[in-house]
Amino acid sequence: MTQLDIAEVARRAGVPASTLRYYEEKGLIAATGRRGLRRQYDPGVLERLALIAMGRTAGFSLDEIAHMFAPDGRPRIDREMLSTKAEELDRRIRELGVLRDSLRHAAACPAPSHMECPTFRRLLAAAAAGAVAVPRKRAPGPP
Amino acid sequence: MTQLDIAEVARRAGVPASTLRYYEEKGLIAATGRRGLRRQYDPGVLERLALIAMGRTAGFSLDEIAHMFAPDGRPRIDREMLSTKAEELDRRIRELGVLRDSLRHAAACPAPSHMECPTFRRLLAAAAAGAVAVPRKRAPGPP
DNA sequence: GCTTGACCTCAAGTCGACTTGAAGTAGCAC
DNA sequence: GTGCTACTTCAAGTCGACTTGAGGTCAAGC
Repeated sequence: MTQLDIAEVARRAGVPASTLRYYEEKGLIAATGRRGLRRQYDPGVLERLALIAMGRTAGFSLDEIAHMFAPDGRPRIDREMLSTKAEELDRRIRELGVLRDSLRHAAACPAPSHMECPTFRRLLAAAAAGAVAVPRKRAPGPP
Repeated sequence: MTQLDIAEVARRAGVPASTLRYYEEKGLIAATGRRGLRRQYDPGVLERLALIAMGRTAGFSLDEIAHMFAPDGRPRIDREMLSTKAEELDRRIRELGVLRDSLRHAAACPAPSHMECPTFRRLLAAAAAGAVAVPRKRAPGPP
């Protein structure tokens, strides 16, 4: 039997066991059985967790990700949705690129105050015009 | 008097009035006075809101942004912090770039199931290895 | 056979950035 | 002076993805 203990899965996937239980509750993963109380998993769960991590990074919610699995557990990913998400990502990437360049400029800018730098002011105008979207904070990483 | 009514500021900045009140509570902006009960703002608040929006997009929290203003209200932005954030953004951008390309590939991939596509599996392995970070959801945009 | 410690369940708490709701008020048009 | 309406305050609620805590259980090692 090649079953993995929850602790082993947690270790290998780099997530806390509480997260695995939470994912199970959400229907994202499933234990194949128990040894005593303890969940046992098929090694395939690691691939699935990777898929989940990827989806999260791409900006999908857990609920959306849950819909990407067919009832039999195989991925059922709508190609059109992927394209859409790819375009979204692309927009976001360009946005962040502009912002990064601006930050770099501001960091190097010799103007005594950032408000006196034309480049900075131009960026600000762009931001005011709604050229930039508002993302949220990152999840807390491992401590 | 060139004072702006809160509704006007909300309209021009593209944020709800409740957000302006919230920002005031957090010390991010300040009304210059009241007309009756209603807050009046100096037009400069728009620039400040743009700065806040920019900071949010760059991934700063409101508290962090609050520290970027000197007591006199002028921006006081640590250049080193800007560089640091620029590098962070850069990393994130590259990460998202890889992900975008992978999504595009997966969308175009002829394999019957994504799991049978070598490229997809390779990406998955990278994700599993922790090559990707987990971002959070976006703020709700304008409806 | 008894302890130990890692797991279990379930409810509740956390975090950040707002939003919502109830109850009140003031400027403006009439 | 009356009403309308858009504002006001303050407390509480929301959302997603988890985490935490209390109290319970069980396989394994001694």
